[in-house]
Amino acid sequence: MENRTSVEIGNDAGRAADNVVAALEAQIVSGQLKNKAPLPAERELMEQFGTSRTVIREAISKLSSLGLVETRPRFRPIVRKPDYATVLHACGNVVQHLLTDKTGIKNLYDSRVFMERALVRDAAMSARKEDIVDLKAALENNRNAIPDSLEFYKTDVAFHGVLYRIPRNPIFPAIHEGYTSWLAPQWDQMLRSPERNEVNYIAHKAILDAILERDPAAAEEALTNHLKAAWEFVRVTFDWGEE
Amino acid sequence: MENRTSVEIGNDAGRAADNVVAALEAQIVSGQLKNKAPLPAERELMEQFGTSRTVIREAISKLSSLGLVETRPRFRPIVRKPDYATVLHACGNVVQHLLTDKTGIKNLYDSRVFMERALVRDAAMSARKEDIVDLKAALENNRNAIPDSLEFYKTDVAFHGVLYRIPRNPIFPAIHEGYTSWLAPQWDQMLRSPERNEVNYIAHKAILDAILERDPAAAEEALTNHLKAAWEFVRVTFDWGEE
DNA sequence: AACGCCTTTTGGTATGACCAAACTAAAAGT
DNA sequence: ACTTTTAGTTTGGTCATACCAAAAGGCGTT
Repeated sequence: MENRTSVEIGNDAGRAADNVVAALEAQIVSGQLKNKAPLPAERELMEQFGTSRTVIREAISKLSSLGLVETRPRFRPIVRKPDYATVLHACGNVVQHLLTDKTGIKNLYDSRVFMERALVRDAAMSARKEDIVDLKAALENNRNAIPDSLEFYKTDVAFHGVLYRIPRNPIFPAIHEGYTSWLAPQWDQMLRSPERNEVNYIAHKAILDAILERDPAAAEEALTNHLKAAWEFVRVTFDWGEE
Repeated sequence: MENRTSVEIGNDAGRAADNVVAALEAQIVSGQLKNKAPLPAERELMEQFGTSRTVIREAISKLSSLGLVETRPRFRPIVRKPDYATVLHACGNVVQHLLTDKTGIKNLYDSRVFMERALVRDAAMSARKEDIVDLKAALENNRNAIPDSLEFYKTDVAFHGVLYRIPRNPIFPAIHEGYTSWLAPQWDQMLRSPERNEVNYIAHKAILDAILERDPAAAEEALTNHLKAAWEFVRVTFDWGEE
């Protein structure tokens, strides 16, 4: 009952799982396997593809690391059509290994500063009316949350998030999610206080004011000051070495 | 009551394998398993960890998707200490699924334009003498390669690569590698010609001139024109719809 | 030292089995 | 009639074993 003739071109010792991966991949993107639906049972797949469960499991593992299915320990894999957040999430597992020392964190933080400098400049030059509305609303939420550090953290992230949405490129919000999930958790919450919140609120306000003035240079400078100050505060608090 | 909210998507379902992964992970980062060295044989690992080969193989598969080892079909996995290129490499497999339609490609291309606009601006403002030397050399290579489209492609990539190195953040060159490996292969080579090469060389020269003039706005504009024109050429050539 | 030959090692795959958790549906209780 | 219990059935996670072909290593010849 074994159809071993399914040898594709170049029967190179390539993994049989790759064929299964490719097939399921096609079924997922074509919608034949619907999003959010569970994958067929392993024993069914092994019959469907004429291979052993070993291969099926390896294929599912690959699909999982590709972000095409979502696996939980004892549950059926769930089909998931990939999006930009998926990519960043997949990166996260690897990124973690690069943040073990201060250098790694600094590099990532610097890249964020670089990114957001460009973002605020872009915002100052080409933010639409809706964007301005969103920014003002985010800033207002920011101000109201000053007494509550946890809430302020959320509004802080949200304010920056608006900046990432202004270019209307879905990649950018995903990057933002990456930064906040990789960079912040280590210290961002613990060293907040109403006083710090006030400082950050003022910084945000300065950024928004510059955007309203349509002044890219001022916006960039305000953003830079904001993030540099935040880094400096973290650096001193944790007694990291000099720059 | 255990909190099983870890909805890791790049994660595999095997919990026993996770222990092995964690252990090997630690051995890799601690240098106990040296970089570029082969992993112990599977049968040895299964004795070392007291588990079945199933679990060991699953762990290796996961390490592979984490970028901590490099696997070739019939060969011993090679230990690879993670770096920024590793992250991008891990992303690549997922990214591929987002580039199936024009929208996905456009989003990625736009993000590249956004990134490089910021890069040339940064270069114009803070390029060092060495950077200028590198840029001039890259441009010269560019010019010499105009008759040879394949060679020109390499020098083209190299020229942009210099821009990514100027901020001296190792994340940026990795991003550049991502862009070139994900974005270009689909069309970049095939629609080159000495005439196009000439055009691109001139565009590069304009960028460098603006950088030499320490004029961020001019540099940004030159870069934007360069990349927008390249996109437009691709768009028309492939008869993609309007913007 | 380079090449070809032979033995061992090792990764890829197939089977079959077992367990515990998840699922399902019938049975019991309200 | 509806919720809760419960018993039976799937199904994922793991183990053990076996076989094959390709890689690795040893060895003698050139």
